[in-house]
Amino acid sequence: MGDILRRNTRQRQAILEVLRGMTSHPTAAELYNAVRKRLPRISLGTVYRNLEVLARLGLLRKLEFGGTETRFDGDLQEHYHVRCVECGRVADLHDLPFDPSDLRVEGLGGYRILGHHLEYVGVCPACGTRMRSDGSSRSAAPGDSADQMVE
Amino acid sequence: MGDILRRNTRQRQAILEVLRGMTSHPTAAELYNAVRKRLPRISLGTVYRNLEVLARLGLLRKLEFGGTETRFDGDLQEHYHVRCVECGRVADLHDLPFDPSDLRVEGLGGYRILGHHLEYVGVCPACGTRMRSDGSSRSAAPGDSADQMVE
DNA sequence: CTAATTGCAAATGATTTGCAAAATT
DNA sequence: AATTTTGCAAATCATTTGCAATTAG
Repeated sequence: MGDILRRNTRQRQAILEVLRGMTSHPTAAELYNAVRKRLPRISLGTVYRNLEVLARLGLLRKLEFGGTETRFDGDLQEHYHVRCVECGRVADLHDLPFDPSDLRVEGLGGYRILGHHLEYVGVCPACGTRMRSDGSSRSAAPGDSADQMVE
Repeated sequence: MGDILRRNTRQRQAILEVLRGMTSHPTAAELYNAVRKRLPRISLGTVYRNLEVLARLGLLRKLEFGGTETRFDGDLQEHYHVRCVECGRVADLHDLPFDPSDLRVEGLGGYRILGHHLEYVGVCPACGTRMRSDGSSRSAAPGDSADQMVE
């Protein structure tokens, strides 16, 4: 909390680049293994720390839905996901019928749709009143290149 | 997996009843503390095991969204939620504007809406092909009373 | 030079599990 | 009587954190 400037480390760059090169919405561990091919001495802790920072900077997205592990997405465009209850894999849904109860999604990618989750995120009245003193906001410049890493 | 019959234990009944009496979408630990007032010797493990069973039977709903802890909901009616990013509390949204990008939800309960998560859940083509041999389906008779506990 | 960041290892925190005893059908 | 379920404790798993050494700016 209360973060100020960020530095452009090799590991941070690598993590973001590798994530962007993947379409699989990897978990932290999966990403760790992928990045390790480029930076063999990177630690899992560093991956976690950077994923957190990069998410705060808005340079990637955390997918904290079903399943136990958090998954990460380097695609910043607004889009939704389908998660397979069997294998846990997550796929993209770019063309979404906006009525979530409309299961026409059937067709999309051949998934057998079982249901959906829709959750709004916000600040409740009680918390909204309390002074906001931490950095719990989102948003960031998609004009990235991971250069101006300022929060 | 491969579950057959379920028994009606005092702890299972208590857990479901207590959950139904709460509107706060408790975590397993919170529910544990609440149930403990009625059954002081119940264990946290038992609470977890029963929450799992009851969810499988469709007698309650698991809310596995943001945040680290899974929350539980005894309300089986289709409805959505708002989660406060500050305190983690989850509130109900019964009257939902169906276009999730429509932030008119503003008003609802005085939340300051920051965004939303929408995820479809289903079975991917690959998994759909493989023979289905486990009990990974949902659905159940809302005509409950937790009597006919058969899977 | 200074503060942010890393690697490593140990610490957490939520959830799961093995097992013998207790309870349900 | 046969099985499921429980309580307890130990085990897992993902994620976090303390700290001294390293590195970016």
